[in-house]
Amino acid sequence: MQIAKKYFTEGLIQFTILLSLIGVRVDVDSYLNGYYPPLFDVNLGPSSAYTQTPFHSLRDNLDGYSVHPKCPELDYFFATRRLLDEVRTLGSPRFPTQLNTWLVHQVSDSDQPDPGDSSNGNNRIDINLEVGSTASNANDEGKHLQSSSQGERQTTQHLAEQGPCTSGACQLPEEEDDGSSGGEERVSPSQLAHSLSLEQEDLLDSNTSLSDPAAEPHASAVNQHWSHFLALQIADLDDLDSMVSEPLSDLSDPDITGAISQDVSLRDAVVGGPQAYGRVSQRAEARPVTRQQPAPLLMESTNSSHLDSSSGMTLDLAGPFTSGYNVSRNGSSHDGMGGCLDEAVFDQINMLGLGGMDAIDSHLLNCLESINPRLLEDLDSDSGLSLESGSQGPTSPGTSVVSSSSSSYCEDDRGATGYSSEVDSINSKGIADYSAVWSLEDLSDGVWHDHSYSSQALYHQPSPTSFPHKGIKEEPLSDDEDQGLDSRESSRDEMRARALRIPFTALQIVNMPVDEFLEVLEAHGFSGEQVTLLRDIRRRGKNKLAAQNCRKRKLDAITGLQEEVARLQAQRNRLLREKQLTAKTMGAVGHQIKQLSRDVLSRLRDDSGRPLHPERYTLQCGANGRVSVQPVRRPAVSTTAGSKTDKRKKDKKQ
DNA sequence: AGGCTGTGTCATCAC
DNA sequence: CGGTGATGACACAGC
Repeated sequence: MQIAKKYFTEGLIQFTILLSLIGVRVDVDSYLNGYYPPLFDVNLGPSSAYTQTPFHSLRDNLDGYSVHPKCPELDYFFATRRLLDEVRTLGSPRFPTQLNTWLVHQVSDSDQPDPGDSSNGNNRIDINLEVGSTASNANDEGKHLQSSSQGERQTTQHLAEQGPCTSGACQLPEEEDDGSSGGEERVSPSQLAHSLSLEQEDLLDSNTSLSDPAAEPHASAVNQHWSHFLALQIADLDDLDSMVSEPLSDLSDPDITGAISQDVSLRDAVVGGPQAYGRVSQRAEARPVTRQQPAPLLMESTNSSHLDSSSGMTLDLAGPFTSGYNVSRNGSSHDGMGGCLDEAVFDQINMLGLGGMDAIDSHLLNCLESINPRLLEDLDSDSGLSLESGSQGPTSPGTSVVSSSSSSYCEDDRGATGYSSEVDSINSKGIADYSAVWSLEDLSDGVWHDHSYSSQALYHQPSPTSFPHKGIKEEPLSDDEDQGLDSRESSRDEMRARALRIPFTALQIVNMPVDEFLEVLEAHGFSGEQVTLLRDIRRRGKNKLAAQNCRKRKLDAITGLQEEVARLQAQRNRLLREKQLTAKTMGAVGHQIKQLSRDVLSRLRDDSGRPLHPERYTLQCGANGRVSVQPVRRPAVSTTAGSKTDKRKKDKKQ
């Protein structure tokens, strides 16, 4: 059993090294003490491997999130904000630990603790300790980061020392004692986190089974070994502190502090900077860097370590971090500084419990992208219905734009698919009786197949040059389906209008503002039937657009609800797993305490020198930490007595 | 032939 | 009070 314990301990050390390398805190002190299995890390909350998965999966995505092509409504935006706040208020309950993070890697004895020369040091053992970090709430982000930044720093530095993991590339670091450099296998962070979480569970199971009292002597030996081991490496730890603090002190740029306290920066990044996510990998080339002055830190903090290195964003964006202290980028040790902040940011983000940030981010980013000022300048807010509407802007098909008016959608690609091609059908039929009014430009409108009522240019500026979106609008018209449907559907009102010799297209009737429409009704001296038809055409056209908008909103709402359901289900599963692990932990701890109590009581003697019977005495731990031996109150006797007294009381009452 | 989906239209309500 | 947007309900066409 002791041999098994030894092998298990060694395996645990190696496993913990891996966990430390990816920033997962593992408590080994309790395990090494021999009585408490290393199960507390499962309750570290969002910082555990479980909650790293969502964010890493975000980084796995090139776009940084699963793009939802439709723009959500503003209330959904606020709903996501509310959900985010709720998640934040959940906090991250923790058990107090003494050794939250430790890292071991060998550095050559001959090497000096030079941070810049860590690339060739592989024989010394450095320990990183995070003592007393018992932050129990995500609101203590700043303090916790301050206390844990060293651990993150060293972890990231070590990541940087792994060579291929420069700038925090998302690769599983190879084991130190392995020595084989050929085993570099790209593992996605989400998979890694998931596998590690599973390994944690397995570890818990195995450790629970191995917590045999017979192995306690060996555990105490291991404890001594580790105590000696840690004591020997305190000096190295101090070196590490100085080594890290120097570059950090050089980073006097206020942006650094802003990046460290990224609890707010994250929000800003989400709300104010859609480029701060993975999308920057695609947009960075198109957007000038000068537009993103505050962005680099955010971008670096969210992308640098785990973005695909092919994007090249890491090196560019880590400038503010690395420029201050990075002497040699090839050394990679200083790159770990940017990476360490990066990892800290990741840790903070994960502590926020942003498991559902993918959905939130996608909607927020869609919203923000839609509120792009340039687009707002191009697009009118009136659902593309009014004459002021310039909704033919070169927006991609399927793009929804949040408008400033009550009608929050502007569909330039599918709006009112009935009338434009009607003109085409007119042309084919050779009906051009109103050539004076239905000019060639009007006919050309049909050629462009503008499926939108919102094309004000059709009405105001019939010149072909006034349709910059002509090419874009061609695409939806290439659909034979729509064309046929449009021709049939639109011909109804158009033919009625022609029959009544109304010199306007339905498109014009619908798009002209109400004042102008009233002027037209008055100026042309239409008959009652014509006026009725004009009003009907206008009403039906607008209602058609409204119906399309309404349906699209409905689809958006359904999609958003489905995403929220999926997110909540994932959250529920995660919480259930954590609950199970917590119960398992509590059971193991209770078992250990019981064994410990028996062991202690068996060694104690009463006044007459006889050993205390474990069944008759128990250990009570007071609030001041003092442990006292108290006799066990016999529940059976007390209950029977209590039942008797209760009966007596009842009898007295009766 | 029947179900599903997309679209247009009408009626109604609210602003 | 009229115009307009939003939306449920219905009809119809296409698959």
